[in-house]
Amino acid sequence: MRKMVDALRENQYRITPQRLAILKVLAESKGHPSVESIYEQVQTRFPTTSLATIYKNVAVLRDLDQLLELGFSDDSNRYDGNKPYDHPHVVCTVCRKILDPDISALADMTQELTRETGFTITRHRLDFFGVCPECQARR
Amino acid sequence: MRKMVDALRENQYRITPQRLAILKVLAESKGHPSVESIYEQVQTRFPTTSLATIYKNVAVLRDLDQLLELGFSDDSNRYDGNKPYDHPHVVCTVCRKILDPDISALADMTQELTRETGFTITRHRLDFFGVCPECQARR
DNA sequence: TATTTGTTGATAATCATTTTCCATAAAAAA
DNA sequence: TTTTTTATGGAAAATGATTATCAACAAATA
Ligand SMILES: [Mn+2]
Ligand SMILES: [Mn+2]
Ligand SMILES: [Zn+2]
Ligand SMILES: [Zn+2]
Repeated sequence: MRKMVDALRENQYRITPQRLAILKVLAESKGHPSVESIYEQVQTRFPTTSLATIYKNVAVLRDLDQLLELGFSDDSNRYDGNKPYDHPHVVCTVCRKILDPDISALADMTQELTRETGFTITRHRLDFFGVCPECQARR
Repeated sequence: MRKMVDALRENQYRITPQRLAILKVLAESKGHPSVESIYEQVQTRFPTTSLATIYKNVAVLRDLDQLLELGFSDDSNRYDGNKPYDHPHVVCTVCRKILDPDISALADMTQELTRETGFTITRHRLDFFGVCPECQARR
């Protein structure tokens, strides 16, 4: 949150109430919100907020490396403002919530890949799909 | 290849020259072709082939679990006819070629996830991005 | 061979998300 | 405060890969 504000300041972006509200949603959110979800939450405090404003600000933060963007081919983008760097995710296929699991032995994997394929690996996208405990209980 | 033909037969799909040509491209391709790429290759033997035909057949094979579909939010789908089940991929960000690396310790990861998050994991999508040896050499 | 029914090819339609536009509002600098 | 510059809001437009449509065609079956 503080980091994000600093990044905006350092790059001559103005600090507006809408921006702060968006940052707050991103910082406090645990389920990797979509633009639409951020929009709805910001609207409770700023009813005239525009969707376009959310899109524009999310793009700014993404370009400043303050936000990890998770694109899906069959769904809208999701955002992580707490860990703005590549990391694995667990996606519930029922409620669409997304969590950050702790996974050991990840750096190993990249090394193994480099050794085996000769690729220089710079990024990754690791998604596991399944059903979360809450959705399992609802059966 | 044989497997794919059998699957089509078993499900009362007709064996047409176009289908065989598409299967051949899929079976022989190593870089995970897009629909467009399959289209271009099939066209060298059947110049009147339609893009729609490729789309339709790829959908059929995907529904018969003969084809793994890799959707990208910022690019067209890619297909793997050799390993029609979830597995990791290495993507070259320069030439867009996609390879199948051999990775040990993968089942472990899913187990660790299940234990840690309580999710029942059914699918995964593991993409590593970097530059392939060929593209590195071209610098 | 005749009949049936699935397939092809060409094109138009779709689809929802994301971008763009621009007049108005509001930060920041002077 | 005044000026300058950037951001917002509301709406419209773009995006472009994928899907739907349908007449013409060709496998399969007997
Ligand atoms: Mn995350
Ligand atoms: Mn593969
Ligand atoms: Zn759930
Ligand atoms: Zn390459």
